[in-house]
Amino acid sequence: MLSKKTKYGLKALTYLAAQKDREPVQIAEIARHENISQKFLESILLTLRKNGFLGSKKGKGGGYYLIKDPSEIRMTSVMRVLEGPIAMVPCVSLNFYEPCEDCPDEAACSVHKLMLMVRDSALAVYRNHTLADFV
Amino acid sequence: MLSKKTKYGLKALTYLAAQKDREPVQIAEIARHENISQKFLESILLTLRKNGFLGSKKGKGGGYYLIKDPSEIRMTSVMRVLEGPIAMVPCVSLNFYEPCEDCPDEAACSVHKLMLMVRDSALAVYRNHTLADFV
DNA sequence: TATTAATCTATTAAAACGATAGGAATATTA
DNA sequence: TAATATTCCTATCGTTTTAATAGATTAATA
Repeated sequence: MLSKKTKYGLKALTYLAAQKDREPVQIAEIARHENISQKFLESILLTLRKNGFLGSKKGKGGGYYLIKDPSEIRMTSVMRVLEGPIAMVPCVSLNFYEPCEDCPDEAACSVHKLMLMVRDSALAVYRNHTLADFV
Repeated sequence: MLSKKTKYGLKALTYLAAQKDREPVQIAEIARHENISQKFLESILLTLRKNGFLGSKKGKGGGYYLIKDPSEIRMTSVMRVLEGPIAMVPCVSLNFYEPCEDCPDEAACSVHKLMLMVRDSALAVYRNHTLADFV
């Protein structure tokens, strides 16, 4: 299952990408518009900022804004930051690889073989789409 | 993340599919061979039996055995039984569809659009592979 | 200085996960 | 028929993750 964190984060990014300009938008406005718990959204936007997707401004007239062009924001990076590894098992993960300690032979493991194909197919989707495709 | 239930279940199915004949194999043997907690594996094999993948026999010489040819067992059905919906959000699920109550317009929702593509790509992999591909 | 809005830290409630325990039911063998 | 082997069933438990909430702090603006 996709976590609500990812779901909300993606919706927020899309909302920001749909703005005419890159002026700050308040958390409250995004939360209201997208039916998201404001406090929860706060923490999500924070991690998006810390990972280089968003800029922020405090005080009156403050808020969050996209720091890059939507067409520069690949779904791969969005998913990795919000949801974590794209692979469903660590032994087929590109960015978070870990061997299974219970599995003597990766190449012979059915789980490994299947999940490798699934990872590749998901990766193809994420790589081929940016935020711009969803505004 | 793939659940251990699915991981173990798929390994067990593969182990059974690799048998020369379709004689019953004991839980203990599968557990030992695949490094799986026997008690946990018990419950997994039970659900696989209840869902028409396996047959079982009690008492001495008993165990579990495949009830169909490995080439007849699609990964779609294995995944749905063990892991649940293939879609990452209910609003793009074929077999477990549910609308999001927070989302006024599915067709306009970025999460919906992205996850629809991801589901299709995963589905393509699962549909095109059977247990026979992993023995 | 007052107000606004992001930032940070901590806590909590509920759900899911992975595993374990113990006995009941059933089939085989002697 | 008795003993043994094995699946079957139910219940429980501890841990982790998830989603959300609360409250105090910091920074920018007017």
